[in-house]
Amino acid sequence: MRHARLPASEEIAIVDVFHALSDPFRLQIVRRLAVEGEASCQALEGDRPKSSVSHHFRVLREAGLIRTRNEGATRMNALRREDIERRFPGLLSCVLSARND
Amino acid sequence: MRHARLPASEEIAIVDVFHALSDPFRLQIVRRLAVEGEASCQALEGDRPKSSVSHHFRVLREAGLIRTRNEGATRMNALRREDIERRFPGLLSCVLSARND
DNA sequence: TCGATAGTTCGATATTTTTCGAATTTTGGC
DNA sequence: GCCAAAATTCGAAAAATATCGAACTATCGA
Repeated sequence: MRHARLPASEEIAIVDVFHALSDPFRLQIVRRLAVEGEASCQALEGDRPKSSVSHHFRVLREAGLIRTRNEGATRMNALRREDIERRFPGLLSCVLSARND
Repeated sequence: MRHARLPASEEIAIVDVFHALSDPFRLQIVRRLAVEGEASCQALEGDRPKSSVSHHFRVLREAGLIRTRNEGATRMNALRREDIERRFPGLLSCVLSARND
């Protein structure tokens, strides 16, 4: 399985992060990962076709927001909390505490 | 001159804010407004046609990030600092302090 | 090895944004 | 009233994103 590129902490670009977070579905994924720690893709899909879910996870991954590791046949996704915090202090807590959007 | 709608503080949607900030030119406008306080559109345009500049100011305005007031024939734009801070505490300082993107 | 499950990739289409010139609006000054 | 300056609106064309099914890949277990 080819590995998607994932930027190092210092390489994370804020415009990419903002773009990734500007989609409601992706924002929801980020928030659920924040609560659940790790989750598979399918655990977070909502009737969407797999290809669409996969696309959104890829956007999050390439923006530097999540990390994906293989666990058997499934892939577990997690927020890159420390990396994001180091790169953009305060951003994540701000995103997570912003309610009723 | 028709007035562009501008959301009340509580109506500002975080996905709209993120979308507005996901463009390098718009992010630059926000940062310059943070430094300069107020500025006309043309003061911030960089060789771009006026219609393009106007478009980006409109996106920022409709997202709730800036406010525009008439000053004679020119329009002065300013960040809605307090409104943004009330709605999404910490976001603005995070955006403004994020460097070398 | 065969199947089943989980995701990714591909390709085509649809939707959304961006871009830019031209026309228009608004305001102040002459 | 007219002209110039500042910005918005319109319309069309280009570029970027999103969507979805189908084909493909990888891993585990029977």
